[in-house]
This record gives sequence, structure tokens and C-alpha cells, in this order.
Amino acid sequence: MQIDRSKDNHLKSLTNHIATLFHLSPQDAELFLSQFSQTVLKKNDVFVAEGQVCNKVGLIEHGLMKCVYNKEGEEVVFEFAHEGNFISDYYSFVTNTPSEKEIRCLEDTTLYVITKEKLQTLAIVHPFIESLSRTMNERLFLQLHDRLKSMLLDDAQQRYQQLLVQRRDLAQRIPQYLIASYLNVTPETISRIRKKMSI
Amino acid sequence: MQIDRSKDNHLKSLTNHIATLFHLSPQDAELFLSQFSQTVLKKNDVFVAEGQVCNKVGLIEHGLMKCVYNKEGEEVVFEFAHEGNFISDYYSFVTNTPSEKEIRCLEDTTLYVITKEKLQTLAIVHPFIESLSRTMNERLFLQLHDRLKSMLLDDAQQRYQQLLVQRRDLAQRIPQYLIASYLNVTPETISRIRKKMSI
DNA sequence: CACATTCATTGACCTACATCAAGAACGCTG
DNA sequence: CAGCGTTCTTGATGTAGGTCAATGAATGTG
Repeated sequence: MQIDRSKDNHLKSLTNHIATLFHLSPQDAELFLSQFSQTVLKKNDVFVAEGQVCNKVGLIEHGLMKCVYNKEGEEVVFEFAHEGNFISDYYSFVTNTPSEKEIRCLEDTTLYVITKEKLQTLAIVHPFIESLSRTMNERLFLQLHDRLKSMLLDDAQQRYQQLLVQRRDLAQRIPQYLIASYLNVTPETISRIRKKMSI
Repeated sequence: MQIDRSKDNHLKSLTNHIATLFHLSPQDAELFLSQFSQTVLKKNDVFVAEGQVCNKVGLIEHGLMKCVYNKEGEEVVFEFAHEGNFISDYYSFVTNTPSEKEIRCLEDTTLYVITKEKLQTLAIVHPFIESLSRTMNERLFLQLHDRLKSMLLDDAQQRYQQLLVQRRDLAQRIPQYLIASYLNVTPETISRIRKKMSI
């Protein structure tokens, strides 16, 4: 049932997406994305390994990834990313320290990748990259802020319900035990919450 | 025992601090700070009220402030800020939405304040402001990241111990019940942790 | 189709931390 | 220094959510 589009069409759609997101002209957005190189990964492939300095940012064209801490053998989900999202261990990226997280594909994933070095080189020539970086930092800040706020103020059920509202699409593609981990509870707790809510 | 310095000396010290923090030339740092206006607040004075859009950033010269959520009448500490720190509800600042937090002085506080509008005007004339904003966003991101990480991975005792190591100076100026709130536990829990650690 | 694997559910029980209530130890300020 | 508000401590008890273990459902694979 899916229409097979050319790589160019996909890229075009991503370009529009980026232009809108960062208030760029179509030309700037195209210039920006033309510096990325395409990477194709299979389900369970690792994009960033724990212990490696993350010096790259990906922009997902198609697919789904998770970014997780390893806490004594248990995965603790830090973030999910899907079509149109950027993915990186941005903490490692900024601080140049080894990543304490792992980024891995939950589905077959195609993404466009650019290195930190290339980004910095670009920023020198094209001032709009600096402004784009600022906006991106802002977005990352807002995301983290929302997450921290709900950890500080809400209980497990409230967090789950908010997730269902705010990221319903994601919640349907991701196994419940990973949702649980993202909400910082056990799968059993999610199961009981669902029962209580009779979903 | 304290040496009484002139206002100019204080400002000079802040200017150096900012220059170092953001890799600015002394000239740029001075130019930047010259756009701020001094505000003097007493203990318990409100800097940002809940419900008001926060369109300003303060830089603390002397004193201590808290930034708190109000959760059903209970304060939940989001952040503390003291000498040399910037203070704002940056979420409200960026999104132009009413602040859900209150920022209030824990001690008599002197700070330098600049409005969002002025900052934006400045950025047009002086490109270094844009880069400074990016760096500031980055720092805010890293701060939130650390906090979220410890909420996800650590228990109350670990969070308390890390606070003692990372912000010992702060911990000594702030009542324990606010430390507790910052760590998202009750004062009783902190008291019991201290007993167990025999501090 | 049989079998394995992976995920979700449920129940019994446990634990970290919260809540409530009562003192104790500080400051202040008159 | 007496008295009072504020913070900290301690004990008794409650609870959200964790852990462990068993069972089911759903999915993939030879």
C-alpha cells in the first residue's frame, strides 16, 4: 500500500520540515541538509556506542531509535527519536566526553548524519548555522524541561497519561516495557495503570 | 572582615566572570554588561511571579534566589541561583508563556537585569550576542541534563551526596527543607539520610 | 504446525520514601 | 533571658511503586 518515493523526494520532505522548524529559507535548508550524508541502519544496529564520544548528529528520515542509559544491566530510556527528529547524545557532543548512553535502532532506520567538525566548519561560512544551533539548543532545553518537570511534579499515572496525549504515535510503535522505562517505572506498573484506566 | 568594594569593582568582577564563562573579550563583556540595569532586592522579594511572562534575565552580583513550582500549596524547588549565576524562568522566556514558577530571594540580593527585548535588539548589532546565547542555551541544557539524569538513575541518598560534593557552598546557605525539595524528597528523608551518614 | 521467544498481565510480597505527630534545637526580637 | 517562630529530628505508620514468579498472549521460525 506504500508509494515508493525516490530518495530525492524523501530528502525534499525533510528539507521542508527543517525549513519550517528553524525558520530557514528553502535554499538555506537545502544547503544545510546537503552537507549531511545518508546512513541506513537495521533494527538493533547501534548508532552511538556507550563509551564513545558522540561527535555527530543524525536527522531521521524514516525509522525509530532509542537512547538509553545502562544502569547495572538494566536499560533506562533517556529518549526516543523518529521521523523528522534529530538524534545524538548531545551531552557528549557538547562536552566532548565519552557517551554514557547508547543509541540503537528500534526499527530499520534511514537517517542523515553530519559531524560536529563539519557543522563547525559550516558555521564559519554560513552565519545562519549559528542561529540554527541556538534554536536547536533551545528546543533541546524545552524538551528536557518538560521531562524534568513531569518527573518533579507528576506521579506514574499522570506521566503515562500525558505521554499518551503528547506522543500517542510513538506510544503505539514502542513496546510497553520501553515506555515504562522512559517514564521511570517498571512494566508491571504500566500494566496496572492501564488496568485501572481500563485501556 | 569583608572588604567594602565600590559598585564599580563589583561590576568589574562580574565582567571578568562573564568574559571567562563565555570566552568574550573584556571589551565585549563590558559592552554586554553595560546594557544591564542594577536591581536591589530584599530577602523574600519576588523577582518573577507565577503567571507572569518572564521577559528578563538577571545576573546575580550578590545574594541567593530560589525558583520554585507551587504544587498544591507545596513548594517544589526547580533551581537555586547565587553570585555569578544567571537567573530567569527561561522556559517562559523562550516560549513567551506565563511562568508556572516563582523566583524569590532567599537572601538580600543585588543583580543586573536585562530584558528579552533589549537582548534581541543588541543581538542584531553585535553578532557575538547570538553566539553567547547559544553557549548559554548549551549550559542550561547541560544543567538540566545532569538533574534529569540523577532523577532517572539515582536514589535519594545518592542525589544528596552528589549535591554535597557538587554544590557544597550552596548546601550550607540553604535550609535543609529546601534542599530536600530540590532533591524531590521530604525534609524527614534528608534528616534520616544525614543520620545514616552521621553528618 | 510445533516450538521458542518475546512481551504483557496478574498476584503475593517488599521497600523506599511519604505522612503525621511530637519534641528538640536553634535562632530572633522584645 | 524569656518567649516565639522556624527548622530539624525522631518515631509510628501508610502507600506508591518495586521485585519476583507464574501464566498468557502474540509473534516469529525451522
